[in-house]
Amino acid sequence: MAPPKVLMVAEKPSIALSIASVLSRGQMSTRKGSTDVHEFSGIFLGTHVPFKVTSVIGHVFSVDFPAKYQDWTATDPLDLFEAQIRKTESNPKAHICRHLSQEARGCRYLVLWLDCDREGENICFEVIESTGFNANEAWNRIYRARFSSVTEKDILKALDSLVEPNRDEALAVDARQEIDLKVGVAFTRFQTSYFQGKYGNLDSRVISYGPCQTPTLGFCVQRYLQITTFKPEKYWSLHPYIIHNGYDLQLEWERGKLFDINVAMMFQKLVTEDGLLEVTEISEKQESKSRPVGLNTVNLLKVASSALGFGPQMAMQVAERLYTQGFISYPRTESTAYPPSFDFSGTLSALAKNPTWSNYVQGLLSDGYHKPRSGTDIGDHPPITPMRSASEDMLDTDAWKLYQYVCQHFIGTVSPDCKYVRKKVEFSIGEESVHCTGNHVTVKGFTSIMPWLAVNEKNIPSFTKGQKIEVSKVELYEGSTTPPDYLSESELISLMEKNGIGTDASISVHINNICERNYVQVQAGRRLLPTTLGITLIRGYQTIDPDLCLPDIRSFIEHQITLIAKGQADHFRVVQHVLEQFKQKFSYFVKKIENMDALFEAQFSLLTDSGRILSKCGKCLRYMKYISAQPSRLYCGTCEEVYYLPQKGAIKLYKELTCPLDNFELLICSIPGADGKSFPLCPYCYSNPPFEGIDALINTAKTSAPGKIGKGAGMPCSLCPHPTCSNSLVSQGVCACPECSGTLVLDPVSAPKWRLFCNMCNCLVLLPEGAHRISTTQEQCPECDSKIIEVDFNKKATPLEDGATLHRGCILCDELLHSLVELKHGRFGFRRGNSRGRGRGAIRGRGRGRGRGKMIDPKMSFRDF
DNA sequence: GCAAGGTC
Repeated sequence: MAPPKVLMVAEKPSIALSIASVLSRGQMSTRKGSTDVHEFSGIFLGTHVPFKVTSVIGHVFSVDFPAKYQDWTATDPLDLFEAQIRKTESNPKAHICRHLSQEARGCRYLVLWLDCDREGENICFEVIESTGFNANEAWNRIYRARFSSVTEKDILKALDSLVEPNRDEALAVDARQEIDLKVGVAFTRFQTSYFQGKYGNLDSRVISYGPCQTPTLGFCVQRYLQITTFKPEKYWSLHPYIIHNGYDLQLEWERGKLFDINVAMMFQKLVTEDGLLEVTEISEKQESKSRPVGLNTVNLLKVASSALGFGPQMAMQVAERLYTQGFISYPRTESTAYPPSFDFSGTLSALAKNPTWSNYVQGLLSDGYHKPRSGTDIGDHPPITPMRSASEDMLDTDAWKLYQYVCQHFIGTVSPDCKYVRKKVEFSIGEESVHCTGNHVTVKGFTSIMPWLAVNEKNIPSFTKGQKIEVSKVELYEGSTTPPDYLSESELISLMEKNGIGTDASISVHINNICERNYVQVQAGRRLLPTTLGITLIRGYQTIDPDLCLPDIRSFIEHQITLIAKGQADHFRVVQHVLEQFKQKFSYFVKKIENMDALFEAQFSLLTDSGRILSKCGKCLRYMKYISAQPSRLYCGTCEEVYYLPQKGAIKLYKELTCPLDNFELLICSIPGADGKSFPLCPYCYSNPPFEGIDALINTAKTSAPGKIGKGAGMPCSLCPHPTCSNSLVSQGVCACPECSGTLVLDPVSAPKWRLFCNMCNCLVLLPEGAHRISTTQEQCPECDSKIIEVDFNKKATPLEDGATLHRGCILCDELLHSLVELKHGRFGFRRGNSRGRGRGAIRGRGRGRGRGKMIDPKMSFRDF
């Protein structure tokens, strides 16, 4: 009998590679798949077996609502709390599920090497489901490897002590997913529909709510409110000065600040009248500034924001790239403690080659590097460290800056602490105490490599106890308390970490979210200034239910699901209980929304008052208003209906033409620039595609501006299969796109730089320039079935003989026209004689279909199938 | 068009 096969699955390709390399001692063969599969043979449970190691790419599935809940207008958000939810593949294109099921075929055992945290435990069960291992009957064939680091020792140890996956931890994650989805989506849909349907200048496509993003915004607004409500207070302080041994020194008053000028003046009088300082105490103290612990994600993000000026999103992108290129270790970690097996001298030796810090590192290597401080080990990944040496010219500017920091930080962790002597001299004068301090650095230690953390050297003259010195001046300093500055990104990251908002991997996403939704703006120095919208939202929650924007909302959820993870509470009952509470909060919020609305009313203008008159509604035949603020849309005041438009490009009335289907006046959307194009659209059809089956087509089309709003993307006339309308695909389409399954359509207002654009992709075809008019005809080319076009050349520049201007032909088969067209965004030439060039090649023309009186798929009308 | 969590 053939030996049983073993399939092993890791959370990401890099871990699969590490595990396979260790277990096979480098003797493996690797083949491509959705993710790489490493194969080798080895010993499993005492038997010689073939191994396969592969990986997923994070979560295989994510949760969503079934299709019937997807239509915003047809669903009451309250019903979402009771809705069934379904799991769908997170990344359908990667086909991870299929990959796992294929690789599992014929395998006797499944070993789960997912990251050892709650999410990893949850992914274990996603993997089990995908592989088709029956969790009930095959339980003795499924094993969980628990490893504390990706090192040979830990991997071998894990394989030797396999356990069962922990269903409770996985269920806790299921619970979080369901709660986050239902709460987030219910509130988001409700408040978006309510406010977006009422105000015209909200400047955000969606007014989102989430248990992480909203408290994140809350922190920014809280600081903003602290600043705006700040009442400055005057204070006074004594600044005595002395001139001693050539130093002009300002001494510190023990009382610091006083808020009563009369009291301060009384002390000034006492001190001035005395006039003589007596040295009462001289002390020296050894001080130490600790070297850093290992670098984790949160600290990397904070430094990136405050010192390098990189936002968290960008910092993570750069770090990710450095990681995939092998320059640094995995950048998403909470741990600051190095694993016991960490190869410090190896890492240092590699860094010693780099001239940027080679002298310092060589010094460390020859004098003996220091053992790093212990830090904390969360058991996820080791701290972020350099993995191989890079020089400045190997990386782009940003990557180099970040890499340099990672290296400096690493070197800092194995450097000596900084040591300095703090000298304090105390004086008395008029029964008041004053002092001065100086610092003298004795060991620079890690501050040599991280100079921005250096202790400032401050010299003071020498004194002797009992010495008397004349005061040279006693200044009564008048100051004023000042408000704090706007919240810096780095402070926000600290607050999020402290309050358990987000994770190392998601903190940057939440911050990015509140920026993109236009709730905050990043100011100079990476400080976060809330926008009117952000402030109004948070103030609204504060008036209705402050819990909604407090960080406790996240800790509450975390606490509840931890009960599941520990097996102390039943998954179903916890979810029911938590959802019931949120449902009540939601109902109360809906009931009291007018309190929030009162704040919106004061800040934003009503839809009825905003926008400008643009085009006629096909239903009531009155003019509608165009609201150009995001999301751009038309508003019919009579029908009280909103029609969303493409979100890019300029919108204008199109020749007062109307749509034959619904009488709405047509608009034209123009994307500017050399690669730009213009296309007509009917505002009604755009959101309500009139022909069945067109939705799928729209979703595959990269229409120049898919207004991803309303029901899916929009349908411009260039996708409309109307058989006779002069703006439809049928009338304006010329030939098949050479690059995709779309159709090249005439841009009707592109004169004098006439062009065709593909209605599905970005392909552009430039037509003869300078023509008076170019239009499509109803004829088709007998050779290739493309639409015959008519060109009216400019008299002065006509290429035709005898100064003729009018010419009809096929852009593929007509010698003259073909020589004048140019494919702009193409990988393939538009050449004749090329096998793709004509007839039945890739650029096939229009075939059967038009005018047959039946509704046809517009793709069919231009292609022979 | 919605959340938050993995990861690319």
